[in-house]
Amino acid sequence: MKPIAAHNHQTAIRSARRAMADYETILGLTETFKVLSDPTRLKIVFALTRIELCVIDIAELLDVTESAVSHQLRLLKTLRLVKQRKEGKMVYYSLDDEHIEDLIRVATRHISE
Amino acid sequence: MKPIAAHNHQTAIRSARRAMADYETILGLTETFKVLSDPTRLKIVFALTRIELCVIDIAELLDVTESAVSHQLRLLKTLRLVKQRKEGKMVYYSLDDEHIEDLIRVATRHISE
DNA sequence: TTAACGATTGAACAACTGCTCACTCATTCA
DNA sequence: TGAATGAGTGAGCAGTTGTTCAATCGTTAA
Repeated sequence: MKPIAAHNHQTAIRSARRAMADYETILGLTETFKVLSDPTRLKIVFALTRIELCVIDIAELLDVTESAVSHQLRLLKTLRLVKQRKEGKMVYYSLDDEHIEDLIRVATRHISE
Repeated sequence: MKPIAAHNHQTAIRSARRAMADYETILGLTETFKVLSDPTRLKIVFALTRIELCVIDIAELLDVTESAVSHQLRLLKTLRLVKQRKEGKMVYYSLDDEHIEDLIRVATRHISE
């Protein structure tokens, strides 16, 4: 969508205001983007793209402590990006939402233009 | 893509490692997500969706100082999300990349599921 | 029951972020 | 030229974030 020039402040402001989302939507979107804006969390998401993993697997894969992984997984779970499945004392994590992979795809297109 | 269960650590780790992007790509993606993870910046992007605006317009629209807007615009420009067009002493900003609107669309789908 | 192991949690700390404030730069117009 | 206006900048500060560390919880196996 090609932006048009605004030679009148009020016209511009009104037009832009119509395009704005409500504040709650803005906050929801920023939360979604924020959760993907940390290398550790994004790596976790990548790792879970094809296979479900337990905390120790992820920690070994990313070379960070289990504690750090656990903290980040809680965040990812709260934001409903991952879901968990308990099996004995192991907890297996996997992606909860196929939209996330779409997001990564589109963002990849952006950075590789 | 449905994740498969991994009952063997090494198999799981190898499979996940193949899915991982290289670190440079990871960093590029997190930077893109990070720039969209602040309400002020996301509002600016929304405002520029339909019309190009100058700094004062954006500041009035979002009810923040021109300085704050200018700081954020610089970031958005560095990350190539917006571009500028100078006309006299005014500087008009507009979106630089149609992928950004796609990103917002996909993220909106995620939060409204 | 006890020991071991996977996972989780809370506090604390260092690093980062976004805003404000004061100032400067660039351009226009009287 | 000088004043006014739009825009950009750097330092400093308060709030936030991600990690570490130590401790705890839950489950399994000896």
